[in-house]
Amino acid sequence: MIVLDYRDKRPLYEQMAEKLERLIVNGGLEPLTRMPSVRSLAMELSVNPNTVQRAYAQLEQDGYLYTVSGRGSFVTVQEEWRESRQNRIWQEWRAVTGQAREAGIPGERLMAGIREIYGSGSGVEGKCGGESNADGSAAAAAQEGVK
Amino acid sequence: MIVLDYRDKRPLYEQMAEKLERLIVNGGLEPLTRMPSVRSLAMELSVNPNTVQRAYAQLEQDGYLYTVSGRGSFVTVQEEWRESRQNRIWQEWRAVTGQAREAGIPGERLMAGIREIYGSGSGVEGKCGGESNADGSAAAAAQEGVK
DNA sequence: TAAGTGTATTAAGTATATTGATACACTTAA
DNA sequence: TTAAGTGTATCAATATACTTAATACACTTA
Repeated sequence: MIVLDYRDKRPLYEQMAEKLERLIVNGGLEPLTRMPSVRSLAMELSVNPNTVQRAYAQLEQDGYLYTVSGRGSFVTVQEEWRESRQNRIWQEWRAVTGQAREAGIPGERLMAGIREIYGSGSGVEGKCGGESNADGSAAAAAQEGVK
Repeated sequence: MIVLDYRDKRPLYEQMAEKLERLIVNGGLEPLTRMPSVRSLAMELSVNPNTVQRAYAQLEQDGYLYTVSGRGSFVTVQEEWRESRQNRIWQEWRAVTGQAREAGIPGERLMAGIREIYGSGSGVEGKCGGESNADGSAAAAAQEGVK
């Protein structure tokens, strides 16, 4: 299902959570399917069940999974985790925008920033789904002074 | 000059940096004045000079101080640290906005968010200086769903 | 009941961060 | 030149937090 990289500096559970999240977001795991049990996946990857458990807990926290005690963990339907994900980002965006205001960055500057970022390339128009990439790698594209 | 709080969980250097930053931003320390030497401030607060040094390094990194080896550390003029601060926040804002796009949050939603955040209360209009408060406490005001 | 599931608690081990001790390098004034 | 001030670099000790594992518990279903 996934494979761990022991050269990676990050903790195992974080690595697992990220790879599984990517699987789900990219459609590699159908909604409503049952995830492997914590024990079986732990066995397969030669780690402690708690480590898998922690990765699952993280995914559940982020809305990608839901759990029924004694039955298993299941993949959430897209509408759920999509909204959950949007909410997380929305909260942070509001916080940072508040800081921008306090720092004296003009609102017009931010407006222009939005037009620029949303204008370029494969924007998600309307309410159609489809992620360009799973992680937030577009963040690396931010390299311009506020002037 | 400042007083440390030993109940605070954060490390001493971080606490010092924050308090000094607040002093500078609020005008408690005139631009171009010399900061206390690392040794004297360390003596005054009963900490190791390295701890003060680290706080100063942080403030220098953020543009609030500049240092001349052998002479001392000095408070930067407002235009400098103001721009530096805006740049830091601007970079992060762009990153988060990029994530918002990838998550499928419509640009119009962000536009509305800006109008809302900038519209309320004591916004910094034009290019006149003046910070409403030193830390990013307005971030706590963000408590609304994206829906 | 038995074998599967997730969960909670606790402890061991490890990594990281923080602070302190000390020595070095630069600037200025006596 | 020297002495006393300044910031800086390096290294070690310690404390803290994190990660992982061991183990026992609780729930569901065949």
